[in-house]
Amino acid sequence: MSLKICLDLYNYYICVMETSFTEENYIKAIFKLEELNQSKAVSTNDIAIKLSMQPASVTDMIKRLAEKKIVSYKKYHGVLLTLKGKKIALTIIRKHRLWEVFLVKKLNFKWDEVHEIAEQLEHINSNELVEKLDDFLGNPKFDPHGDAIPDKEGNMRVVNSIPLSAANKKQSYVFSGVSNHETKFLKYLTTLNLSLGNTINIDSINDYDGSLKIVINNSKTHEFLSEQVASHILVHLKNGK
Amino acid sequence: MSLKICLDLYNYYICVMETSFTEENYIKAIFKLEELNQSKAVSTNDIAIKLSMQPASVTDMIKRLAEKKIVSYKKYHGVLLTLKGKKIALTIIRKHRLWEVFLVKKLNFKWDEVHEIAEQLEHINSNELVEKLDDFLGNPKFDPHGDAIPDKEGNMRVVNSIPLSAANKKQSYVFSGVSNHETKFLKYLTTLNLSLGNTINIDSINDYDGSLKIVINNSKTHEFLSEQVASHILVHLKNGK
DNA sequence: ACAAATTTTTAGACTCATCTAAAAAATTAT
DNA sequence: ATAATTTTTTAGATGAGTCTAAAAATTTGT
Repeated sequence: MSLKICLDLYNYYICVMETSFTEENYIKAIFKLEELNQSKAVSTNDIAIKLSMQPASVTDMIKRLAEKKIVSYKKYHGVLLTLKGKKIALTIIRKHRLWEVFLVKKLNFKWDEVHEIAEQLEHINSNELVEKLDDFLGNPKFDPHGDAIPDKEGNMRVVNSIPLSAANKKQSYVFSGVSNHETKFLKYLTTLNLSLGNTINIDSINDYDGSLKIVINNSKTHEFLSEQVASHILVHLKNGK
Repeated sequence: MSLKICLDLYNYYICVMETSFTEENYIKAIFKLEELNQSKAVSTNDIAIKLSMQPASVTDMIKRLAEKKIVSYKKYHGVLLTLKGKKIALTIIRKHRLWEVFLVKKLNFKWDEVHEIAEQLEHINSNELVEKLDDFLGNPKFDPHGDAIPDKEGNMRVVNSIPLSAANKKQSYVFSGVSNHETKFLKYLTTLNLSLGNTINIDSINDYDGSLKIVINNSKTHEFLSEQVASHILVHLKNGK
């Protein structure tokens, strides 16, 4: 539904460029896969898996997106978003994360309940709406899961976080994000009484299985975390982000 | 996108009934045309005009909606929403109007700027979202144009308003709604400094063209309204709704 | 380096929502 | 009451987005 108007001054020709709900989902998927891939071309198969679709369908859509100059595509060699494609992706991510803030901060949703609703809201097309929502929320820089919110220009804060599983005993850390957004995982963290911004100290590391004993907010109680869980908890050093 | 789960207890059979964005627009259109028609069957043509579509396309969609028991349809004799159809219509209208309140009250949009955005937001599918939004807004009973907001069950306040063009000189009125939602019209009322809830007294009525001279909020100044404008301004008696 | 396995694309088909043109039914006007 | 007009439906076509099955290209393993 997103509408872009591009003026071709040479032809005095106005091309109204729209991206559908469906296209936007492909763009987002490609953006995320590029991130994982360190900007190497993304395969049709990976997109298909991410979107629970058949590879053949992906090939079709990729052709349409290439036509619209949203991705660059060489047969059998995967796709990369163009600059235009990246900008579209970032506006969708901006909207998604702003809506998540709205749902949690204003409507009192839990951090594990907002993803599906934000998946719908991210496709609402109105620049004024996004900017007014941003102001209403106080121009937040991070969403309820600690993910950075791109600004109007698509700039995002880079946070130097590491997984808690790679942290060491001597330091104090701040819980700043998660690398797993599944409801089950988020709910589990909630039962541990662990929320974004909490201080985490590692009491001990089990050499055998990598599990951790941690102290949250310097309390007197300990929590035990499996390595698997710790690997999805992102932290940064307490002093100096 | 709206999802309804209906349990057929006889068959132990779960049918998941979804209404698409497109279907929802038809349902809304039919609902509004039924209102205008005093619940007489709505013609395919009228729907086509309302939705800027060809009558043939409407016939097709009507058949699909009849299949889903959302409308009752007899060839060549128009359609009526079933109870199920009416319920869907009312939830869409509820969402539309709640979002309009949000946009005006929380995001500071003008009353003439919200319609298009609400047309998109009304299709977001999440009951929890609607109920939390409703609470966040303080369970408003009217939207920014004075239209009643249906409650969860689809009940709406009935307001006994009359067009200002049918009012008389002896009474004090309260401006309670509009019967024209066009941006141009709403902006015009704004330039007159006329907002919902204002007191209106009729100073004089021009017998020839039906135009009015009115006083807003007992101020010392007068405003002139054509009959055409007055006919779209809805009012009720000041004492007793 | 080449055969086997895997990935990607092509080809052809399907559904949804739309269209145009023509046929059928209902309404209206004489 | 029937002819003319209007409305509605049918029939056939189109485009977006998906599918399956088969063909083509690439990658992997020896």
